[in-house]
Order: sequence, then structure tokens, then C-alpha cells
Amino acid sequence: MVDRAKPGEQARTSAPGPRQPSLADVAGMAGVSHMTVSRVVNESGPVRPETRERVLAAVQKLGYRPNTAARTLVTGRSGTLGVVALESNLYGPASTLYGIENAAREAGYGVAICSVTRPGRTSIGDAVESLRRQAVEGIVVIAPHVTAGRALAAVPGDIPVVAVGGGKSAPVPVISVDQYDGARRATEHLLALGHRTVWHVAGPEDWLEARDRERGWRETLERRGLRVPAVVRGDWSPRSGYEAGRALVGKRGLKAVFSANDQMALGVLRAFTEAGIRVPEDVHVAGFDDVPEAAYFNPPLTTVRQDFIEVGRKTFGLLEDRMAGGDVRARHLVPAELIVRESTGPR
Amino acid sequence: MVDRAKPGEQARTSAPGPRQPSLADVAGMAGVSHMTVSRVVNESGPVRPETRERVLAAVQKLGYRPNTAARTLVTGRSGTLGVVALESNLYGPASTLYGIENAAREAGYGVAICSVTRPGRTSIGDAVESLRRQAVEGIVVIAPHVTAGRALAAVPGDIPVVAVGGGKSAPVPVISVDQYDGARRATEHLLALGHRTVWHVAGPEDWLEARDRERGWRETLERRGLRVPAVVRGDWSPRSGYEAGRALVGKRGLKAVFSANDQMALGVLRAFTEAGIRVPEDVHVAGFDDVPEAAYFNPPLTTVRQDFIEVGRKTFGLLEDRMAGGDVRARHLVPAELIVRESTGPR
DNA sequence: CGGAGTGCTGTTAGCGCTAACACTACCTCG
DNA sequence: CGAGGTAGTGTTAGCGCTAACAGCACTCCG
Repeated sequence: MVDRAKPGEQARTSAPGPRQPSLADVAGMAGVSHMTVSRVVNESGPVRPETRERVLAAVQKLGYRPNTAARTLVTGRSGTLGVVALESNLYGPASTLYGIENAAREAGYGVAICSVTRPGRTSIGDAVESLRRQAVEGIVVIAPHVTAGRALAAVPGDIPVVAVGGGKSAPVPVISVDQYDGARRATEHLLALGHRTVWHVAGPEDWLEARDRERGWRETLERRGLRVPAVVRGDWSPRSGYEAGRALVGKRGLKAVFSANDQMALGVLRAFTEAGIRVPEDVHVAGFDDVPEAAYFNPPLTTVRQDFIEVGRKTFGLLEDRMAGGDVRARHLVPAELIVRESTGPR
Repeated sequence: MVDRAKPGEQARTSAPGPRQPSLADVAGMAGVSHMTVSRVVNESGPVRPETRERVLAAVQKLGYRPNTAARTLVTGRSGTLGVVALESNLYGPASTLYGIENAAREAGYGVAICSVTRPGRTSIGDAVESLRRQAVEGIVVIAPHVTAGRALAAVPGDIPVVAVGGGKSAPVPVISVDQYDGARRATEHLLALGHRTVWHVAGPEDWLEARDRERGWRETLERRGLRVPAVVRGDWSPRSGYEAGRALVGKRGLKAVFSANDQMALGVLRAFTEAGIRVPEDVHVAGFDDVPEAAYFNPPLTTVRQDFIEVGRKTFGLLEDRMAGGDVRARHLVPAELIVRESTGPR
């Protein structure tokens, strides 16, 4: 029933359909060879204007669409990039993904994504493998975890790979926002307000960004010979920020808090409100990320902004270099910007 | 060892590399025909265990990886789905994307995405076209805009397409969360608190979800013969919610507000706080979406939760049906759930 | 003992496309 | 005026894979 038997047995019930037109079909209709059609379609090689017209008309009429699989098979190029993304609604990773997709599309590449839940050595390896099966020409790994570095080392070297947010020890080129410097700025801003020290609500220990932000905070304090309070650790979620906030309530000399992201800062604000601690009157709070909501927190949150569009663009550029055969290995940093709002306001 | 050129011709600087091994290479090493290797790799057809071992060993040794382009060319199946996504960090669309990607991957499909900024007829058409070039077998359109329905009508009918969040007039099957009922629940919840009426901060007029939520709110009031206040319209952003909140301040009898999403509700809360209006003491506020932050707003926000994982699963299921040739046309609704928190709390 | 399976393997053709080269007409220039 | 272009077109040979069928050896059963 499904088969392509004798003529007159049309009307295949559903699946295969009447087959897409091929170069040969167009060639037949235009009265030229398939090669001429190929030249018209790809604008490679000379074709007489008159012939081109005829071919174009046939293409139009038949609704011809080049078959990527065939082209890929013969050229070895698929025009597709792969992105290994973290399955999460975290603002950073999601924004990065869009930034990359954007840059790739502008350059005429398609994008295949493969998301991983728990980024360990195997799952990143699996994701890369699955993308390679889709014949991608290069791969971007959004790998904010400490373990990702090791995972990347296990990735075969015969395909261009770049990472976003990976550690400097990663065996591939890395783009990331300058987390360290962002944290330094936030901390110095808080200290400039006259505080003796700054408490820190850190992100999960296995995230590089959490480590960098923590280091930026810690070393800023140390550089000035200030006391470094014990960090309270969360998992990026507002809930964990809330718990961290409760743990901070009542600490002696609690005057300034730097949270490793905005969502946790929100939880901290909530916990403080419940405990009757006023922000900014009693305590100053700063976050990191500048999520769109941050300006409307209660109170509006001072935070550190990351330019993800720029990250996406740089990442794609780097991947393009690699695909062209360049042997880039550098770590590229995108600067972060401090946004001051009421949560560290005067008074 | 890796190279198949004459000795001394090593070290191709970069691009082409020493060519991936093919079926024929594996066959040569295992001393069988390429067809036998194919059978082993695809587990199609009988192969003697001993032979299979030999083949598998060769596959391993050579690092053989099937060439998808070739397979796609001959079978006409690429194992890839396309998703037309909205380029935005809005919680809903982003979550939907992950839900779909999840379901697809579990079923062994790859996912190619193509995001559109401003969804009009052409950009959705372009996106679909660009995905088709990547030889996808089916397409999911995340199309929350009113115009998307018309855009979908222009999409060629020879490839399975389903939509998420499209209108009921869409020419393709549609999955969506029951926005109308969610809005009804939120409104009734507010009314049950004893209020005379409920104000509404609506989403952008060209979003279907905004329309459905508004309709759910409006008809609930009308059904009870209550006064329907003029809506204040925002664009989903916290900023627009803030402005809406300022516009609401001072309205006579302002006791209950239903915001079409959580981000705008945040802005409303902020505006009220600035104006000295207390929530929930003076006014009750409810939102829609249940973003992870909502539970830690100040105060925690009553809202309507949508199950995006379920939406993703159902969407993929529907697309699978279509790809199998089914002629589904129904509109599938996923129920929404009311989550009550302090912003509509007692007192 | 012959015919009909059935398990295993190989051969062949072709998916739709591009690279490489071949061919024809015409044109240029020493 | 013939050598050597160049513009325009066609021919051929694969890219790596699977479908379809063609063996061959062996078993089973009447």
C-alpha cells in the first residue's frame, strides 16, 4: 500500500507524498542540464541571463527547494552549528543561547540545540556526539560548570568547539563575561558606602561563575585588609536566597550583602522584609545579572549587568575562526557593568 | 595512523582533516561487505554474533560515525524537528522550548531552532523555510501572536506543522494552556475575597494569551453582573507593570488587581509600595505564570501556574501523530492551576 | 530425497547534489 | 590568421548510505 508500484496507482495514503522536485525536474522543465540549474541556484559559474530567467521560472513553478542532505553529502558542509545548552530557565544561559542563535543566523548558519540537564562528563559528551550526528560544522558549549572543563577535554578534537563561560583551564577557546571584575565592582561600590565589610551569598560551588564572583568579592576585601565573613551558599534560586537571607539575619554588624545573582538577592530581600530589616535603610544589598525584573524589586536592586548579545556575537566569531582553521586558544572577556539602584541608595 | 595520504603528506593545516571513516572502511577492516556493517550498525537484518563482534570492533577502532547526510538522502528522513521560537526571555516561551526539546530528545529526534524577533507573516514564513532547508521532518511553531494564525495559513501544507499557543482559528493543530480558565480562576479567587470587582493589567493586544486572559477575567465579571473596569495595558515587562500600577493608584474602590503575568505584577507591587498602598492589607494582587521568583516577591504572589513540560510533551506527541500521517486538527488544552500566596492573603 | 523454508551475506542501483573536466562558440591580439 | 583566451553549457563520476534482491548453505518435513 505504501509502495511506489505501477503507474496509475497514485494516491499514497499519506507519508511519502509526491516527492519534492529535484534539480533534474527543474532542468527538464527549463530544457537545460541539471548542472546549469545548479549554477543558477548557487550563483556559481556563468549563465546567460536569458537561460537564468527560464531556470528561475521553472524553480518557481515547481516550488523547487535544494536538498540539504545531498549538498551536505557531497560538499561535506552542512551550514549548521550545534549548541550544547543547559536546560534551565536561568537568565544567563538562556540569554546566551539567543545571542548565539542570533549571530549564527545573521551569518547564514542554522542552529541545532541539544540541552543537558546535569552537565557531567558523559552528558556533555553525549550531547556533542548527538550534535555531530546532525552533521554540525562547529559546536558551542554553554558550560558554566566546573566539571565542564574536564568534560571538554574528553571531546574529540576533530571538530571545532568553543565554550561560553568555561574555566581558563578549558582545552578550547572560551568566551565569558568578566565575572571577577563585576564582583569586584559590586563589592567596592558597597565598601565605598562606608561599610566595614560585605557579606556574600554565593552560588553553587560547582559553577565557575559562582567561584569567580566569590573570588572577586573575597580578594577585594582581602586587598583592603578587611574581615572576610563566611559565605552563605545558595543554588541560584530565589528560595535558596531566602534561606540565605534568614541565615544572615541577626549577624553582628550586618550592613552590606552581595548576592551572586539577582534571583537569590530577591530571596534575601524577602527574608529581610519578613525579619523587619529595611533595605536600604538598615542594610545595603547588591546582586548580579541585571535581570529585567531587578529594576522593580522592592526596593530596586543594584546589580551587575552582562551583555549577552555581545557574548553571543564574540562566541560565534571565535567559532568561525576555528572553523576556518585558526588555532585560537585565548580566553576572551566581556566587561561587566555596575548598575546602581535604590537597594544601595543613600540614607 | 590517522591519515590516509602518502607518508610525508601529513599535517593538513586544518580544515578537511583525514576524512571520517565510512562504512566501506569499516567493512574493509572487518573483512565483510559494507552492507553487513550497515546491518550491524542499524540492527536491521540478521548477522552472526561472531561477525557482529568483528564489525563492532572495527567500528570502535576506527571511531566510525554514521553519516547522517547520506542516510537522510537515501531514506528521506532526517530525524530532526524544527522549532520556530520567539526570541525573548519571557518565561513562558523559553520554558515551552525546553519542554519540546526534552520530549523530542527522548524520542530520538534532534532539534533545530530558528528564532524570530517580530513574528509577522513573513518572518514566520522565513523561519519555516529556513528550517525546511535543514531537512526537518516536522515543525513546531511557538506562536503566541494574533498574527501568527494568518502567518501559519501561508505555510506550505506539505510538511507537518503544529503550533503552541496559537488561536483556535489556526489552520494547524494547536496546544495551549487553558488561559481563559486560568484567568477565570484567578478572578473568582479575588472575588471570593469579598471584592466588588477586579481591575486588570492586560498584556499586549496582539498576543493571544493576553486576549484569552483578558476575556477570562472580563466574562467572569460579566457573568456575575459586576462592573468591568477599563483595562490598563502593558507589554509583559516589569516596567510596563510599574506604569500600570501608577495608573491604578487612586482609582476609587481599588481593592483587587489581576495582572496578566507575574513580571507586570511585580511592577504593580512596586508602584503600590511607592504610593504607600499595602499588599495585601489595602489591595489584593494576583498574577499569571508562576515564575520561580513569584513565591519571593514582596509579598509572595498569588498566581496561575502553567505546566510547560506537559505542554512540550503534548506538542511533540501531536507532531508525531501528524508525521505519521494522522489528520489531527483539534485544539488541545492543558489545564492551569491557581497558586494562592500572601498577595491575596487574609487580613 | 526434493522442495520449501530461513539464516546469513553479498551485489547492485540510486537518493540529489557538486567538482572536475570536456566541449563549443566566439572573441582578442600579436 | 592561428594561438589562446573566455563565456556558456553539458557529461561524468562520485559523496556514504540503504532498499531490494540475489545468492549460498543449511535445516526441516513429507
